[in-house]
Amino acid sequence: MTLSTRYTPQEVEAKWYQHWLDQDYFHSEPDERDPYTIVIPPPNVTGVLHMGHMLNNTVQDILIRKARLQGKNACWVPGTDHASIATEAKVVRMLREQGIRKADISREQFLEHAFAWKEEYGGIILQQLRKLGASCDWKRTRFTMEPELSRAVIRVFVDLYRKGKIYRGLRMTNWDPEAQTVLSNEEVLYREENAQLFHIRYPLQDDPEQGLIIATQRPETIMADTAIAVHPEDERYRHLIGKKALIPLIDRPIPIIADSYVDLEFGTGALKVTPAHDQNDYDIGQRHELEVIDILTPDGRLNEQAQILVGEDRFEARRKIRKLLEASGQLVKLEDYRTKIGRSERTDAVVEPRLTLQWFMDMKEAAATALHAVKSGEVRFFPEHFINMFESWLHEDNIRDWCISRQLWWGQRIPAWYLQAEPFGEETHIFVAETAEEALAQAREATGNPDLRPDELRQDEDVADTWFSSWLWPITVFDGFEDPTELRYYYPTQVLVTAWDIIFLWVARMIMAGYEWAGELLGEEVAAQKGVQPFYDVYFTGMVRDNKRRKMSKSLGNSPDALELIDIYGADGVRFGMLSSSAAGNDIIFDAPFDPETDGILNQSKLCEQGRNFCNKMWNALRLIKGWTVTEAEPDPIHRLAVQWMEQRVSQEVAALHELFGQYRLSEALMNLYKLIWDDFCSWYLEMIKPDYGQPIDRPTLDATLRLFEQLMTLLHPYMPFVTEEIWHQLRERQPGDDCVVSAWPQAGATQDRFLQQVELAKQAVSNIRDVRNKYGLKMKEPLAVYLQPGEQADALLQLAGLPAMIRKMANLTSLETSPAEDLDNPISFLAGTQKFFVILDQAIDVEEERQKLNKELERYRGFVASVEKKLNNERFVQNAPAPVVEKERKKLADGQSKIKNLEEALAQLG
RNA sequence: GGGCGAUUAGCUCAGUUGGUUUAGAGCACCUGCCUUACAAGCAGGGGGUCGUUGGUUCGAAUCCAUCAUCGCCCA
Repeated sequence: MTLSTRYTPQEVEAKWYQHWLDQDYFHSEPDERDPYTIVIPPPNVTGVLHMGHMLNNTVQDILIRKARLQGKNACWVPGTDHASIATEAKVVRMLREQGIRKADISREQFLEHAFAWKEEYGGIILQQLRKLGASCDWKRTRFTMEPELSRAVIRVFVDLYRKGKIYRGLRMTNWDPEAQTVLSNEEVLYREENAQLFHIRYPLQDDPEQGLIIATQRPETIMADTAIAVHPEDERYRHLIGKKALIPLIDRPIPIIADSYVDLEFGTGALKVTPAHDQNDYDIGQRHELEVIDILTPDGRLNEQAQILVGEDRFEARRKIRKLLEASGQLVKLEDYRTKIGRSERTDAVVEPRLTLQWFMDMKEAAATALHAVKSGEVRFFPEHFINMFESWLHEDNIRDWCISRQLWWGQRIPAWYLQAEPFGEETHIFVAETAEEALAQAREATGNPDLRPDELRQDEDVADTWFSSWLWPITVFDGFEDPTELRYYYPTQVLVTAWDIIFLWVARMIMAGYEWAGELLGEEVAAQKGVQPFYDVYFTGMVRDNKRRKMSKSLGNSPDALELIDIYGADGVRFGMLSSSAAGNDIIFDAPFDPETDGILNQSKLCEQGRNFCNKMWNALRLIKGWTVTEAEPDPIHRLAVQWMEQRVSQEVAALHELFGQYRLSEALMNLYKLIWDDFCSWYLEMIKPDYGQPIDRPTLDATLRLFEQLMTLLHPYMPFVTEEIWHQLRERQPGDDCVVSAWPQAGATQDRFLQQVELAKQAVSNIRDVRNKYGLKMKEPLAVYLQPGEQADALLQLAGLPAMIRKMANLTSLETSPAEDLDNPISFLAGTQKFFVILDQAIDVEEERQKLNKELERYRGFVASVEKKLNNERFVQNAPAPVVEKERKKLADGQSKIKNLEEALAQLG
């Protein structure tokens, strides 16, 4: 059979992915093996695959595939979250295009549309993950709005309410007047924008000739002012404290108060206090028991409280009030300035700080628990330094209660009921229950009215924050609240792989949920044995950035098309590219270039190309081996040596990989494998055993080679699953079920350090001889004679079976013997380790160049020896440094001195 | 303004808890090769004193401090 000289991923990848699915390799059921569980960070159901997903999911796939190869019961649970705001916005837009307004349909009708949308368009990203090779257990795919997961949300809400950990309260929240919902802090984007500072004069009530000037960016809110604050030590205003000023235009008197919050430097040093429309002002208002006057409607217009400009939009009102203030002579100055304005991530509307009735979770206790989990090591962070950020977030001085309600329909409706008789915002009774029936029973009891009808209750209109679903993810994907059987097997999950920007939004909250509920769900015995933390380790991936260090995002258009990259380089190539430069936690500067003409990002990557080339390299190694014919002859000594060496190299790397994976140094582990396969296996091992053209190879060596190749494919499989599976099958005829994806991870065998060193030295000698050839323009085809300086080391090398023959073969030598330099005619010398070699050339050598080369090296070693001597002559070093370190320095000195001696001799010989 | 992180070869990054021959990869670059596995390749080579300035130490890219630049988080 013939194989193409190029590896073609496009043909191979789809085939093997389907094969793995057909064999059901990714599906896990509890059994007697150790579990290795990962739950996917659920992408938005509206999401499409981007670079961040590729990195994140490749890392998870590497970990899960390796665990599978090591015989663990590997289970990677995929799924999506319902992303209430993003999805609702999409559905609203879709309906609008169909001529349907959300306001015109019922909640139930809207949800029908939303679910229909989700069925048709949602979860594309899960299909795309298959292209990447993700070995998720697709039969376990979950969605945060499924009935089971929704029931869990309701259940924990009720549970927390009963425990007194959630409450309803009036708070300053980020209000999106366009979407008419509260936003979390994370959903507000702050950017510098141009604004104007209005300097407005407030006359004193007693003496209108006097007054004070405040500076504000929001003149339309002056009607909501309830005080003017100045710094208690501000000499300019001290005499006014306690007096009253009149709000311009409406002439309502407000007190002048002292508060050290006021910044003496900013504006005029006098601050208008508007508790209803600013967080800091609200805080000041609380301290001074000020009235709260809200002058805005939910959609951002002025209401009756404003007294003037009622019904006007807030920005229109700003324009109009400017005219009014100018007319009344109270606008003193208008100055341009830059300030940070918060806008809604979804609608881009300017966010309005607004007091609203929301549901909150008290975070004090939960935060302390989560912090302890991480500081005690029950949850380990990789890299460790993220503990610092985690701590600063969760510290009791910084932690804020979690606003868990959202004014949306797409999500789990808050299970709280109120009496119809009590108007919105003035409820005195709240009934929190898992069902309407229970709520009714509570209401009947509370009101003492057994005839209370269901329609006399109304349920809270809001839904729970999406994170209030996803914080339960490690439990709910196993239906832990319904039947903890599977939870007891799979929980705690092994490792969470996520980007660090949701360390608080998600990671911290999952830990809180784990400690809140896992204990009782698992039962005492299991909990004590395995722990209640949702995961033992957290691996933080970096952000994927463009070459200008900007985070890659859809809105910036600076992200290459993930699927396009897979088409061009193959999934294996892209996986290699993503991983080869991504240490945990460090951001990745992805190397895709920008088109200088259009400024658009190109779907190109040198790193992915390297991955593709690597596939091709292995493919051609396969072609070489498959082209060999077999003889039953005894193996050549070179072959025995080569096999022994390669086996030990693999053993070394298996041990190294174990260490590296233990510390999640995935990128480094990949580079080790790359070098093991490309350099050691292809460039050295295969060249050592390669028969002359047309000649056969002995069976033991071929068998060993196939075995080694197989082991290498297993080791690389987690990183590059497709090409390794393909080669696995090309290497031998396979029985059904004999697939690389489920092969056995190699065990590290014994290694002999001295033997490995000797081969290393021989390889160095070969490289040096090749260098000499290069310098003197000698073709590889012209054989050379090479001699070793006599000595114990030389004898040992020459006596090692197969080693001299290997050097002769790899460097194309006529002979390799010992000889003193004096007996040789015109030798060129070099050092490999501390062993001196001589190359005999037929042509005259360039004495001057040789001398320069030797002198340069001599200089280097003299400097080296001097620095080591300095160390050893320092008594304090010899006394203080640990013995092995001192010993090592002595060895370095001896080696250096012997090298100097060799070099001096060689120089003397040149004459 | 407070905090976190980064700063190592032209580029992208390692450097395992201060002591593997005065720093390693990969890419790019230079030289020579279409040597019947592979030009998506082969053989070889040059290149950095580890952002700045101080300090701790027998010894620092590695610890501390300062400054600078960049990125992010919070206010």
